[in-house]
Amino acid sequence: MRKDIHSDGIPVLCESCEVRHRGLCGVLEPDQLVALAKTSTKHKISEGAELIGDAERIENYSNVLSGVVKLSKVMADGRQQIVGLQFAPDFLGRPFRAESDINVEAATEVSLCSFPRSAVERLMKEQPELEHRLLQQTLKELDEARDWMLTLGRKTAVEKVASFLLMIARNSHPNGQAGRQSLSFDLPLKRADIADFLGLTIETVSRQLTKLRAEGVISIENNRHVTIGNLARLEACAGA
Amino acid sequence: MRKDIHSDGIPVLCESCEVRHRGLCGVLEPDQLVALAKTSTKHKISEGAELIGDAERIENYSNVLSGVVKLSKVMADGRQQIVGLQFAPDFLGRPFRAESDINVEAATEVSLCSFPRSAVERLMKEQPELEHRLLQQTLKELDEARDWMLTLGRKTAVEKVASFLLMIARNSHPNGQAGRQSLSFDLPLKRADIADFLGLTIETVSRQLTKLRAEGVISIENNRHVTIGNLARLEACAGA
DNA sequence: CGATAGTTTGACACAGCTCAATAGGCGTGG
DNA sequence: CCACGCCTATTGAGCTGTGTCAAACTATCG
Repeated sequence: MRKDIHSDGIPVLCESCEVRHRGLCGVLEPDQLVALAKTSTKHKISEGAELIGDAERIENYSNVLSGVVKLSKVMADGRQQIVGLQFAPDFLGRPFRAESDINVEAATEVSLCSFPRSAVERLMKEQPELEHRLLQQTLKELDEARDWMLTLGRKTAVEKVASFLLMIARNSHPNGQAGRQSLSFDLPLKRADIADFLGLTIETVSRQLTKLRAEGVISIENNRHVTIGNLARLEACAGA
Repeated sequence: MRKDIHSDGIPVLCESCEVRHRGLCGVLEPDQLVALAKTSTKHKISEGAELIGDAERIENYSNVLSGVVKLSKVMADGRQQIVGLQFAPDFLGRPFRAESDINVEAATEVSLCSFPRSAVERLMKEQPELEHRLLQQTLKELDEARDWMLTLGRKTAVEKVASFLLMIARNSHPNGQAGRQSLSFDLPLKRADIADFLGLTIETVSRQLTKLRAEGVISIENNRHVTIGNLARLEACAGA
């Protein structure tokens, strides 16, 4: 029924796309994909670059192809809280609202595929399945946000750090936790970002990491590369 | 174009419904409304009653007609965090998922209009506008959750309490803040719930309330009835 | 009027913050 | 290749805001 999607009519731009099947585009018919591809562009964004500032107009929607994007809120006096992390193949952009009330920034080098607002909104009308997929992603983000509220409001510093490591680990190894062995991955965030994500200070994050390391639950090389020796123990530390 | 909605074909049950125009039902055609009303029931739930437990099956979707519903998460050792409050005319229930991972409980006496899952999901297929409305509500909840993440992660105890009061005030007086005068309303939550919402203890909530009272920013009668003397000052306390 | 649940207040402890100093990683330029 | 500077991370010492525990107070209701 859908095997035609693999044959003719797929735009060149999309043919090699890493996220085409998992992302929003996956629900589009070949001709719709062609229409969208005409107006879409891929680009690389370097670490630290701001994609959308607070209260700026959103002109584009994007798919994250690789890298990590952080969504954050800032108070007048500079206190900052990261309220979401987007990985491939997440969708970026707040539908049905001209202004964003959050800051969007590349946490690592990021590559994106962007479309103008109007093109996406037009497609949404003619293809309800697109809106359905969008609803699914939004519900997923809502679930994540609520999980994180529990972490922010009720967990201790160690539990927060352990929860963060687990979240990153799960994202780095999407294939179920079949691998009982030691997991390892690179942290996509620097300490300051981790602190802003967990509602802690840099120093506290650092102390909890060394504590976990001292207890042999994890090991760290080069400040960024983490190996989880015993997954179950880390989960226990996270208060799961 | 839509004035027929006020005339014939509206089910008796819905005719007097307080939230029909604002809630999800607002997008339904008369005949769809009739179909839905056949399977829907209104009920009152008393304060403290649990609507859906963690990991229970969701058999029904509901509209909140009045009262306040709290959504919460609980850790194994009993620590609890409220992750959302639902007021009329919010929709209750997690679409596209058989299990809920949060607890749903009446914070006050609540009246609901409930429909079986299947009826709503059937309607969703034939009326894309319904799914659109659902997406809007989900996006709103996501925005609220993220606002709250900033509060949980980065605000001090006074700021948290002040932010909470403002949120309740805005919900009690949906008509814009035209009223510069002193606002007053009843707190729908007891101190323990406020604490669970703010990631604080009961004692700290109480202390911050008396502090705000001592500073003349608010006044409280009967533990539940709050009057905001100076809205701008309360907003300043909230770190807005 | 007593019983119960909810709230406030107080005294003290401790987790996490602040400030400050040290150490490591890495690119640039001599 | 080393020296230097910059950025990031770690470690330490002391402080403070919030939690803990306990007691007193208040509202509500039978």
